[in-house]
Amino acid sequence: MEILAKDLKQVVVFQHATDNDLNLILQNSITRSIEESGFFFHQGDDAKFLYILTSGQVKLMQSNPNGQQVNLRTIAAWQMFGALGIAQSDGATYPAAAQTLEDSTALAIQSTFMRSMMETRPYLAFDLMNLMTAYIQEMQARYRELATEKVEQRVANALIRLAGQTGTKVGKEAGILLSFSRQDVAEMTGSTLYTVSRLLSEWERQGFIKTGREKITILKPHDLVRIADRLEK
Amino acid sequence: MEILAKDLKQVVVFQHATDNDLNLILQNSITRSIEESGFFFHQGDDAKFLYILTSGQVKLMQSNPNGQQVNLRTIAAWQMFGALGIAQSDGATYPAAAQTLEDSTALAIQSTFMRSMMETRPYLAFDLMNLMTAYIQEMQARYRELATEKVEQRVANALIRLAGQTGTKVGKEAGILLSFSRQDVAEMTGSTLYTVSRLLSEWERQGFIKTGREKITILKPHDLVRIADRLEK
DNA sequence: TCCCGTCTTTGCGCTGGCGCAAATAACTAA
DNA sequence: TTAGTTATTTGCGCCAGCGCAAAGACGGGA
Repeated sequence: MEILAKDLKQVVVFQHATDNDLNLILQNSITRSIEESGFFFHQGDDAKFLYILTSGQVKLMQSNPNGQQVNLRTIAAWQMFGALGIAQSDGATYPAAAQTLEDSTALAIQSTFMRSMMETRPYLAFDLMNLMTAYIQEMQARYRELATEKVEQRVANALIRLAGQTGTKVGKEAGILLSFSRQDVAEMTGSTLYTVSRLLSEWERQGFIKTGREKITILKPHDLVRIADRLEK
Repeated sequence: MEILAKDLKQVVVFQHATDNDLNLILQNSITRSIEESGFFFHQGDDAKFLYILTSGQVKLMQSNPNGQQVNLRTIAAWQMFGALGIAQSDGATYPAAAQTLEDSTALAIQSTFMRSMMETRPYLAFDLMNLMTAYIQEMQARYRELATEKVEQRVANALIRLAGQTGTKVGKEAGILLSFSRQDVAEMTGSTLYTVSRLLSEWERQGFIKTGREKITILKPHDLVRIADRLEK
């Protein structure tokens, strides 16, 4: 599928870019398709490219030396990822890995090219800074959540966040469908497969979600919000 | 105390700025002194200024609705803080509060002025992006730490990090002195006052730190690293 | 010097959440 | 349809870390 300048307009970082800019970017980029469970890049690779996801879904994750991993973020179509290497002129490496959750395609843009574009186009630099700022704020909020809240609240929050970012409406049942395994949710919330399973089962018993294999359907978002916001005890 | 352009040279974000730039910045800023335990700004305030700490020590912290708080970062002299509002042209608010740990003075620079400087000086924008990138990476690493590591390892890591950022060498004892209460350390590691106290007492018994009221002296950094890196069990 | 507020230590009991193990359940390919 | 693979559920035991309470230790101010 050919990607056009007008498609790139929906990328937040490119919202102020001119058509000319976007065409230049397209000329200096290639598309890469990765099948489900493959990697666009691994943690520690040289950050030679930044990516715009054009289809599919990707998770950014970080592993510790033991191999335990945490999910930092999931990327939906037309979001940028792998951009942290731009500011450095040399030798930056990706601080996280990007693994596909389904067959995915992305536009790969040379980091050095993007950097040179931003040198003469301040609005591009500001838009990228805005993205970084938003990301910092999200990480701070999640850090606080992990430090101060119980697993139950963290899982409820994660589902709410996912519903906003990647959920799809299910027509007849008026629910929001999420495609994540118990393990995925555990990695997002700093918990375990078992605890997440027990929580989801309990919530299904209470009737405000429906669960399936690698599927969670939110039936009553309001009840989740109530759990997420519940004060201690 | 008069602040000169050459003083600002040690600010990482200003490392490529010209003397002329630095003087312009000085002309568009004021100094603010805040006594111990006071605030440069609170979470949610309009982000009208960004700050360069010139003396003292400041912590950035975030509170949840219950009032529990987490320490995101401590700021030492000549570090920039409160800069997240720059990229947005309007209505940004500080996502965290900045409270002094001792009597402190900072240079307050108008966010809008700094933004206009960066529009014509790409190197400034890149240096700020570098700072944001470093901060994102630190937050990601700490998030992973919180999600996957035990309290013991997180506290050891926090002490190591603090030693690098704010520690002062103690001559005769060849130790690194940190000035933080048990509560401070607990808020940095997502733990509690009690657990931190028990850990520090144990480590003192083993002889690789020395503790006092709001003081921790690291005698054998290597032993802390060993604890921080220890694999499970 | 003494007082008072703040910080720290430590005993004690409790429990949220972990993680093994084993049984299902749900998909996939042939 | 069947076999093989992967995801999920749930019983069970366990323990790291929480948090109260009470007793010290420290340090600044008058």
